[in-house]
Amino acid sequence: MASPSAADDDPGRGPDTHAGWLRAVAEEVRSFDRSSTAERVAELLRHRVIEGDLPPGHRLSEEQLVDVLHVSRNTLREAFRLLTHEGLLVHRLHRGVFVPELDEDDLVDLYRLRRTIECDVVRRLHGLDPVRLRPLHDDVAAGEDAARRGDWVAAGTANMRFHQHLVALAGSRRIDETAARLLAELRLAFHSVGAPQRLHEPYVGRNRALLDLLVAGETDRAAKELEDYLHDSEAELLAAFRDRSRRTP
Amino acid sequence: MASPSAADDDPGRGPDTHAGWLRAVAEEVRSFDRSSTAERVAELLRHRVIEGDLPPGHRLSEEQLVDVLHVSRNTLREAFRLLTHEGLLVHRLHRGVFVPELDEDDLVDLYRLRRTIECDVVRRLHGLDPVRLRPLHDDVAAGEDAARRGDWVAAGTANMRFHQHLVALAGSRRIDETAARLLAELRLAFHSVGAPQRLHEPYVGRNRALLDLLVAGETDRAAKELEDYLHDSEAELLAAFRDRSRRTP
DNA sequence: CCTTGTCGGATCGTTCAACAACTCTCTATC
DNA sequence: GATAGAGAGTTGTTGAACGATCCGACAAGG
Repeated sequence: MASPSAADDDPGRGPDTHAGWLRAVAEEVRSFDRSSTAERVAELLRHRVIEGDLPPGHRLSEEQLVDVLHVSRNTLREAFRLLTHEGLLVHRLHRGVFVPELDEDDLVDLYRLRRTIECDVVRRLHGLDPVRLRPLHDDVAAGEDAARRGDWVAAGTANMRFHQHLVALAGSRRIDETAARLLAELRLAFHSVGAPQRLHEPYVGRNRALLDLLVAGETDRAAKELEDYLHDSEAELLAAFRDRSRRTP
Repeated sequence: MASPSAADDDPGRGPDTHAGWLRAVAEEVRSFDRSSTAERVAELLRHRVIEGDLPPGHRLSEEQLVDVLHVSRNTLREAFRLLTHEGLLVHRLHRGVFVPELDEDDLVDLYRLRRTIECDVVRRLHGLDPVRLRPLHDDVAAGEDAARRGDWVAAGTANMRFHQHLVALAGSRRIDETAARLLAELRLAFHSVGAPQRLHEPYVGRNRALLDLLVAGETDRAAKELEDYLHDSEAELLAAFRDRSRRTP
């Protein structure tokens, strides 16, 4: 997993004789290094939100979290900013940060962008080295395994990873980041709806079918199938969402 | 002062009879509200960066900006976070924030995402109300006007607005936001290259042509044209970039 | 009874000052 | 000439403080 963050090295001055060797170490150290307190706090909260431990609408109290996490308010607020820009928290001026409550419009919007990105990525695949499908195979297998066990939360996780890896085939850092934000928000939506089996069961098999098309190099058919897939998934999610809204108005 | 002008009725449930009316007001108040100090500072810096007043690679000193802007370091840092997540600044731990220096890989990456979004938006347009093309007409006209005057910076601005409005036809908040980030970063790239005439002149006419196709409802042909358009633009930008790199190594 | 104005507690927005941690540069040393 | 280390300068983080704003409750008025 190379992270080609631009413009890091200074090939200009200095005695960079054994550069190649050091470069690798420096890279590794840096990625280890890259843990400001705020980012570690953000990582922790991100996990909580994505896993659904914090219910939608819940307010994250600064005072409370400062006590629990043993960081200063300023640092905590920086973590909040990070997550806010990932769409995992919403910030209301003078009121604090909350776990977002997505509405139907948000779901439609999320799927709109999702279709745009995922379908386009698949459509543009050609001359793909089959080795790069390896992570997708693993994810599909993980999903099937989870389904056999009846662990639909794990199936959902595998599904998310499948789609993240699918998008990664484009080899674009910015597409990956956009998709990551998107899928994280979507995960929020799944949690607010519940009913993981209903939402995930149909797509264990469809992921397999999609992957088969990719293996066969049938990118156009794969894109078409993915389009239908995502429409169906959206419809299912909206229906489940409405069911839930009816129960708890 | 509340005189409910007839128009809006919500023939549904509950006591929310003039819901639509209130909704609009709430929206307006909220957007008015949205003025924390950090965001105002961010807006100021954003303008500076986008307009190219700060050269790529320049470090924004906290101490210095605190003095100039008369805000606290914490507030300034929050503004930095905002811009960092828009891609307009990069943050290196313990070293500060810098105006990004995009390299060729970044340009390729930006255009990759750009093609994905813009072409897909156009491809999915159908049954479009011609009224919604109004902003695009204005932008094309502004571009043509700037070109006549030889003001290629203004032409570039008009071009950016054209593409932002183009993407807005999808009617998706998240697509708009993604495109905004994208175009802001691209703008950075244009500045680091210079040569605005070379980069913008050809697309004044092509924007007009593209718009004509949209007016005619020929979305497929428009998408195809846009695809070529963006490929050409990318190639031109890369070539200009290499020319410049050769001059200043 | 419902609306409107007022008050106090709680929380957020922002500032400030201080110290710790880190990077960069320059110098002394081998 | 390369290396190690000291010092200066900058960022990272903390904790406390004060004003601004939100929220719920309660009283005054129609």
